[in-house]
Amino acid sequence: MTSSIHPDRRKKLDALRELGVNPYANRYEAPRPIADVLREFAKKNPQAAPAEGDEAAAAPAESVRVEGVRVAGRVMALRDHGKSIFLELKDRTGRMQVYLRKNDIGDEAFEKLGLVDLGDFLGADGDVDKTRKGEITIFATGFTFLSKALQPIPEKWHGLRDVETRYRKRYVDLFANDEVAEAFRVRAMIIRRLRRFLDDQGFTEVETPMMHPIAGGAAARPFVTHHNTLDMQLYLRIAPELYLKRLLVGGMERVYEINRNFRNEGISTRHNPEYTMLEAYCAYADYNDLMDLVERMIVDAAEPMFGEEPKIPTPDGRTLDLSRPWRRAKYRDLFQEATGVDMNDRDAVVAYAKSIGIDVEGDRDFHAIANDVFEEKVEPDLFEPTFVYDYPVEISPLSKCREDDPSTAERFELFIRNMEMVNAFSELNDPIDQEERFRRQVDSKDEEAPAEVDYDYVTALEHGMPPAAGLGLGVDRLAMIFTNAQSIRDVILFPLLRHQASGGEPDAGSESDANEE
RNA sequence: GGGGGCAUAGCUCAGUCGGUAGAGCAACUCCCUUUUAAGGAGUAGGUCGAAGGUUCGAGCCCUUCUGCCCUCACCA
Repeated sequence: MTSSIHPDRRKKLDALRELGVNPYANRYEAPRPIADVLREFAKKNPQAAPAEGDEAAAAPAESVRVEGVRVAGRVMALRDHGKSIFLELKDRTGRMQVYLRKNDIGDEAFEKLGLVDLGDFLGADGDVDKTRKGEITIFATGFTFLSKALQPIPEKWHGLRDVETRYRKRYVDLFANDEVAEAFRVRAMIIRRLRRFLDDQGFTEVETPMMHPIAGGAAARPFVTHHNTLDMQLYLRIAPELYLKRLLVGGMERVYEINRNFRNEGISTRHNPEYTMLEAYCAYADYNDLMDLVERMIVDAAEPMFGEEPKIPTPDGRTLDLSRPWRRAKYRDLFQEATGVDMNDRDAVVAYAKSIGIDVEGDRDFHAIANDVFEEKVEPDLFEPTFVYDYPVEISPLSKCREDDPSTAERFELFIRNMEMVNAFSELNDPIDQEERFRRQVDSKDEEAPAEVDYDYVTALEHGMPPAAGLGLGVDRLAMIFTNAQSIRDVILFPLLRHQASGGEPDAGSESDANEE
């Protein structure tokens, strides 16, 4: 499927040039947002507004015109009536009908109008009024070619459905399917609200390195890259954690960062190799404080769309209730509740795990087995927002233990719609303990463990880090919740797909096998 | 990586029992000065994802490959 320019469109392009029209205008003075224009007209004609579909009541003769309006946008529909044409313009704020009559715009302009295709960008000037059928319309006195489209637009009724094409040609998806653009506006709104909330709490937004000499702060396989001048191997970060905590040492007591993490792992409806994480750290707070903060922050983000007691539809037709307060349950209690087994009764847990088909053979770590059971039996029920807290320390290598119980980490995870949304804990600030844990990680030779100990980070802790709690929130997943998305790809503009050699560009013909492993 | 599914015109989709390719929209020509999934008359458009195989004959059956979707595994 090579991209070929439609010959008819190409001909029209040349025809425009011959008529002295620049098909790709350099500048277009101050078009108004369509939504503004529609709003102004509605304001001036309040009684006409509810007359939907009622031709008699519309009383078009009575309406008050909005005069001298200019709009611009992409032509999404075109109805040719011989000596007059209706077309629909779409801009970022909405769609609006434009009516162009030969009598109004003149013979010469009307001839040029015949060279308009669906998908072109056009500007139009005129007065706004209602048509006989009651549609608010610009009765154009003139129009301007702004940009010629050489590719056809998708089918007007069904839009662009093919999932692969939607992701590969997101630019088409965005203008063809209104709800797509809307989802990304929602995403932007969420991020704006998160920022505002944290700013109001006295947090400072920072930017820390995306390229790390040591891939630390989480357990994940990193992407590897190389800096030529320094001749240095670097990793795209898997988490900003260790840098943000360095800032706590430096006295920045409340910091956050919203930015990309990169993890060289599987792709799924909930995973993209690069994804957006909010990490926030707060000195003199513990994990309980962060539960409060997270709850308020997410409900605050939901407020503009869903109000203060948010009820959000989900893809499977249920309703998610985000009204505060959210359920808080101990890991151990949820385990017991779902399985009838005490998590600390090792034999019983292993027997139970075996009974539900979990691998318990060989030298598998007990806590890994127990966590498999948890994921299998508890997580599928974590639909309503739930803070799961007090995790076993063995599966929480970065958190501080409870003072009264060294086997339990001061850590929680927030689940919403069965997705892990937040991971948070009271941060370890004991440099000696930290160094030991790093050593053990490195010695484990685990593929997801860093290759070397981050001594600079240990040294930072030796300078003294205040007690603090930190959280990581998956921003894409939160956007999924708010936009009722089934896949993370629906909230990421350009999700990672396999590269396709074909397409518009002639390939350089590189059968490249020259990549090093 | 394992399992399941999908791939037909620019777009959205049909395609019967294996008998040689269809519709709507878009496009093109013409008519139409208040339509709105405008309408009317006509025209053109296909290496059925790719490569092999079975068969007298393959969009359809088989094999391999490519891409995407779902799912499992790991992660947030």
